[in-house]
Amino acid sequence: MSRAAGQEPAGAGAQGDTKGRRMYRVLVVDDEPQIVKALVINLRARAYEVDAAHDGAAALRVAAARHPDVVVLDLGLPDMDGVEVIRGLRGWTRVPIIVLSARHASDEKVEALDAGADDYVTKPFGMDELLARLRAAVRRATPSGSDDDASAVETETFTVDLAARKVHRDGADVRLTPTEWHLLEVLVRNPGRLVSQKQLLQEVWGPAYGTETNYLRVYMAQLRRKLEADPARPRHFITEPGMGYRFEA
Amino acid sequence: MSRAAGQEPAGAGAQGDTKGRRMYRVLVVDDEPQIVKALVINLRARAYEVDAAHDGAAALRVAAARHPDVVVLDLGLPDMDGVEVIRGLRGWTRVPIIVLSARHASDEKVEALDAGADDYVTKPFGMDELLARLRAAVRRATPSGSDDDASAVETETFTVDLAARKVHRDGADVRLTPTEWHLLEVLVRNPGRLVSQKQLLQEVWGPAYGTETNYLRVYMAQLRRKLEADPARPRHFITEPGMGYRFEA
DNA sequence: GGACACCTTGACGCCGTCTTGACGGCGAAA
DNA sequence: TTTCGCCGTCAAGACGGCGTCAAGGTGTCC
Repeated sequence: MSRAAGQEPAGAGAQGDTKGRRMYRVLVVDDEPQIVKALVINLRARAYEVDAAHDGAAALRVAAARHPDVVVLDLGLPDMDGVEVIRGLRGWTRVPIIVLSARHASDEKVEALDAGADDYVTKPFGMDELLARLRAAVRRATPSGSDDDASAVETETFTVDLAARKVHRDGADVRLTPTEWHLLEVLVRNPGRLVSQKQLLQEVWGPAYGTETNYLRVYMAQLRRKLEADPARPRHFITEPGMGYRFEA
Repeated sequence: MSRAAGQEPAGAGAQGDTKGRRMYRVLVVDDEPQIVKALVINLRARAYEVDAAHDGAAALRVAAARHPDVVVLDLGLPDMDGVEVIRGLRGWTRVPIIVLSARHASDEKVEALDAGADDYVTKPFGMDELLARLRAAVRRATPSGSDDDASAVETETFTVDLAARKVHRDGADVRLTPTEWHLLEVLVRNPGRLVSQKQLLQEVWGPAYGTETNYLRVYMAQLRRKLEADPARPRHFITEPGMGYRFEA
């Protein structure tokens, strides 16, 4: 289990031009190499970051580690039913899922869509159409404008810029590790709301986690040490014993 | 207490109450009467509210007046280009738009999707598939749970925010323990209704419990002490001797 | 190859929460 | 009126969660 969710290239947003629009990350799941190759080439050419998985287990693993913005999923996988992959993803994320399938049968489509898929494209498909559907999926998943409006969260002691992935405090930038960032992001995106321990664990560490509350204790302590004026008496990262944590502006 | 088998209605609504969600409203836009008719019949049969428009101008007018939850839009309209209808809608709303079209051409699909459509279905279409795509569109357009609107329950002395898991009283937040929260939640989700002791015990403490009414006495006292203006003379957490408890707003 | 940053894991003390029992008040039935 | 059942109240003890610290392991960059 020594999987490091932390290998995320924080550089994607750490520096530079992220103000306009960050790169979107696509997870392509298909067992046919030529399809994967074609998709990867086309997506990379359009400035998407692309991860690939060739079976369902890998798909779930990669999704947990990389948190893609959209998933393109072939239903015919060697190790498990594609619908099961959909359910596995939907257990912890609302990431848009576009299903690819050679099956034209109506009930197949209905099953996949009702399991949580967002769109269903039958093979053979036109690349232009798939890309358009992908754009549509990404577009509607992006809250309102780009992140730019909701991106700045301020408190008395620090400010969080979600778009630029920066935390400012006392006139200087605060350095956060990838895991600390992820945790902070989930909390800050739910201001005032209680976020359950399970939800935090699954969002940050992946769907396989849900009971390792010691992780939360360690990382909440780190966040408080770096961001709270008095870490022993937190004003912004509130513990709700037995339930979860809450960010208060 | 076994005589209190009358908890049936409360049992049915315990969790599912807020789920007994409102009807979704669909706007069907098509100039072919038989298509409209087929859609209306099928949608009404599935408990959707349906409005219909037979041209683009009417579509925009009805959408503005009725605020549908999803739009099914035929691209071939007599008075204006369907893509213009999409743009007209997207100028002020993000309502999901499912395009119907007889055109299979890829660039048509791309144009419609990039104009803001959420999905594109070619005629002839299977009704089951269309309904599944419609469910998918409505599902992802619904923020998280429909809790967010029904989540605020107010009384004279305090307010309960179920989504944020917060209780407000006299301008300050009230701290509740997990058990207190759970109990409060079950009661508040059944406003005005009697909730049997057995049901409360099983919801909060688990299905193995059903007779430990002393737990209820202790925790109801805690809740009243924290939330009632006069804990000795409760106005919102009413005891029904021998049967259960009732929350009154 | 070595230094470094980061994630994981375990131990420990403290404090809040849950459980449990006892007691008294109140109302209904005998 | 007496008795019984049910409810509200209180307090004490057990229990588990939380914060904290530090060591071990792994990957990465120079």
